[in-house]
Amino acid sequence: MGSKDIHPQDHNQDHTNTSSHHHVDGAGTNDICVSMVPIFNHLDKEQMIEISKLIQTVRYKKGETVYRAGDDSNSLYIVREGRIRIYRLAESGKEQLIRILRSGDFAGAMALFNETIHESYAEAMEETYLCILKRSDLHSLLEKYPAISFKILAEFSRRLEQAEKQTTRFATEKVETRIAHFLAECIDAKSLSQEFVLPMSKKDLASYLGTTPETISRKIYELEVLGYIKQKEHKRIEIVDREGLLLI
Amino acid sequence: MGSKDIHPQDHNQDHTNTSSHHHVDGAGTNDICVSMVPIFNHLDKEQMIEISKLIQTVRYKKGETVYRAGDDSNSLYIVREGRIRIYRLAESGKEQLIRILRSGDFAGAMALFNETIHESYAEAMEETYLCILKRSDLHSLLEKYPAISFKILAEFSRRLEQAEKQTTRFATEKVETRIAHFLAECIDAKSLSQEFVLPMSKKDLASYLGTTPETISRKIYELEVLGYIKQKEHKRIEIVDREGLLLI
DNA sequence: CGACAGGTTGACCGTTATCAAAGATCGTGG
DNA sequence: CCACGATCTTTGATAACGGTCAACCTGTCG
Repeated sequence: MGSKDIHPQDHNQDHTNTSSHHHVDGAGTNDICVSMVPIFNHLDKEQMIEISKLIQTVRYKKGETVYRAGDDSNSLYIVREGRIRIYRLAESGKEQLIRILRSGDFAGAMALFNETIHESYAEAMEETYLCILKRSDLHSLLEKYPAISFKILAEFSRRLEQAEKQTTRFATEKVETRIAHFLAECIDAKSLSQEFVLPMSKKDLASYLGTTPETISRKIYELEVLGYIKQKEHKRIEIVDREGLLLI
Repeated sequence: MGSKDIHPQDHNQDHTNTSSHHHVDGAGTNDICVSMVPIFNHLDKEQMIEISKLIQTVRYKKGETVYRAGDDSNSLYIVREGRIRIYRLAESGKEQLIRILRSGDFAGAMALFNETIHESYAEAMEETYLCILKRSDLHSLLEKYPAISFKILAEFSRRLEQAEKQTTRFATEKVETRIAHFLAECIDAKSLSQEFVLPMSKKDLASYLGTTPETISRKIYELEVLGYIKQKEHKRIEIVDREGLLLI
């Protein structure tokens, strides 16, 4: 398996010595990364250090591919710093943005447990540092510390709920509604300020919401005209009437 | 709705003494059920019997609700016999069919690991026998036999891939394509025969594919005119040109 | 036998994708 | 640090896709 050796399209297979990937450091600071990750944060200091010794941190430059559909899955990737775009290509060739990973998020686990290949693409959106844990090491950890399995189960459950909810939205709501809800949910927690910066380009947002950049542009303009939001400079948006947005 | 009686809020908490649920039997035949379930099928005979003692089998009549959105999640439901519709309601009130459970499938696990409420509805499509495993018992089992966690992780991974794929289809493909692919995939494995019976009503299919019964009807007719398929009596469909369908 | 849910068909129109072109912004290399 | 090209964004015109409403048909079940 391993994207290690032979590969027809052999991008980034060996993370340790491709010119563009300089291996960042040993276990020295990896425990910082480990402690950030929800699936490990119940462990004690000793255990975290143990885990951090199994981890390699690798730097990806903006635009670099971490893995792509068809690659064998052999590692768990945890974001220490930076952002990773996870997207899929439909049969039709159209791309759909699935999720954006930030510090503490992980990817690559799905294919790991099924011993199968990736079905999505992962690409660095900016300079990003990934903590990489090999499949075999992860399996040993799970056997040694079963509580980690519970954490991953919880995370998978969360994502599954999320994915089903997303599917239902695509299936039953129109584009305008999806956009309105997306915007409203951008200020959910930190509701102090009614302003926020779009977490991605409008092109990506279109891909995420299953529509086109043109429609995003038009609908956001409409929402502004209707008084629900206000567009400021550089992707800043002020939510004027959150309740209203949620009723669309 | 629950064809049950009282229940303003407290439906199906106690499966053993609601009038409409007659509790089927003790551990006697539950091991049959246990052995059917992929997440348990690596265990040995002894262990299966142990598990089957924790299980209660409950009978649901056609149309009965097993759980609904908002209910606390406190059990894992495994289908021994029959079919269960899992669906969601969008904010707009529209219903979307998520999945149909058959013998050996399970539901209710997602909310279990997050200690949260259900977000979907489960309803018997016909007379159905469910094996019910309480949350606390499941947790004990997972601690005692960590390998079960791996099985569930694998199952969750599979579903997550599936859910993301589904989302991508909704986001990027048009209704006609979704229908064509759905039909083509109905004969994937058992490809000996080119004929199959639709696994659900066209109304449900519409809900599953995020469209309306009218559109389903029209598009299937179009596919027939174009020579890709042939409709026979009572939901039987013959695939004439599977390759062609997949290219739509 | 009648009632009711599911299925089909037709007419209509709203939403959103598409194509095109111009304007804004970003990143890069000189 | 500026200038250039590439990419993102906006705007307009157009049309297709598919949802909705209404009527009718069909089969099923009590």
